[in-house]
Amino acid sequence: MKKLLVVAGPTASGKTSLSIELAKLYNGEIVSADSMQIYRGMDIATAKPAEEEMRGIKHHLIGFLDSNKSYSVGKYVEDAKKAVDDIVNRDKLPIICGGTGLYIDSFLNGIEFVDNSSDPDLRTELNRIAEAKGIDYLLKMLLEVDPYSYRRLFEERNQKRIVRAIEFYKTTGVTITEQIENSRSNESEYDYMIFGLKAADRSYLYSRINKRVDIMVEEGLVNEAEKVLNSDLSETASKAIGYKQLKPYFNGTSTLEECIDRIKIETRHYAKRQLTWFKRNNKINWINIDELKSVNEQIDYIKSLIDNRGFLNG
RNA sequence: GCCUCUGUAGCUCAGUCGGUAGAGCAGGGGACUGAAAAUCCCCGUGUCGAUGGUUCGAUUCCGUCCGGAGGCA
Repeated sequence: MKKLLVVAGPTASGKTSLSIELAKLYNGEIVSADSMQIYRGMDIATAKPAEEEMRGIKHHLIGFLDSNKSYSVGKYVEDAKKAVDDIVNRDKLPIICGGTGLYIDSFLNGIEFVDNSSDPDLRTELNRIAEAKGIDYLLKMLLEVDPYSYRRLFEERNQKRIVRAIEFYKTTGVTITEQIENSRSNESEYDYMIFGLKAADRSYLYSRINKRVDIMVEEGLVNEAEKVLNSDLSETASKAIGYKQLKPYFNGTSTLEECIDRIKIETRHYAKRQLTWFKRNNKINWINIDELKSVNEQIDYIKSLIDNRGFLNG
């Protein structure tokens, strides 16, 4: 089985520098698992590592796609698999590093995304139906084709998920619930150790986030935002935090400071969602960043875990 | 110094014709299988500025004091 390391955790927890040090220590290369760092030109807001920060470590799946292109988990699993195979073939250690939990889990669990299970036109149509006739109508449609998913989804009334369930059934003839069950039984084709960064005290992480946003502004976030917002953005890319929140400033409807606060708030919300996602993963070896503050301390700790398990022996 | 307004949840503010109070934001918890930095669900007790008085009962009415804003001097 192919061996690899994984570094996960919320935004601003220090994944980037940790993964680079790990790569130096174990002759590794980094495969990013970040749904926004994939885009070219979106550098400051996505906290992409700068060239000099990479210390000569090769990074994969960063800045390789134009921001007018859409992307998805399915593509990520494919791309990550290629990158990992390439690294392994060159006798180096792949290190997956990122904060997009869905990407990481889908890749590690080898979830097979059925070909042609995605139909953007149908999706648009279903969304239109939801706007016109209400979400209850959409739920009724789901009930007819997939009662089990209906039961799972009717209470939270999440339009996106309901649309996806209908879309999945109509394009594949299989219900999304069956797809989930089938893919859960997949064995991972990788032997991996996963490390998660988190702060025992949430406010510590939040202060790091606030500070980092201020640094982004100093580095020219506003200029970058102006450029990005004026370009043709795919729906996927337009979701990035750090640009859309500055629109009121460019329109003159609110101050720069207010917009920056908004970026901080939404980044905090995002970090909380990431933590919720990773918390349920009982394979994660957690590292408290308010206890092990320096990368060196973190590396020492990780090294001891790896050695104790003899993970990289042989 | 006088007059007016104001003091309610971490913040901005509703409200109680007297029966101890509720929204938004922040914050917390959760979900998540081809949009995931997305999308969605759940969670609101706080000396109602302090202190006296009236009252069966005051955050609500009255007095005094303290803090804030404005006006007149």
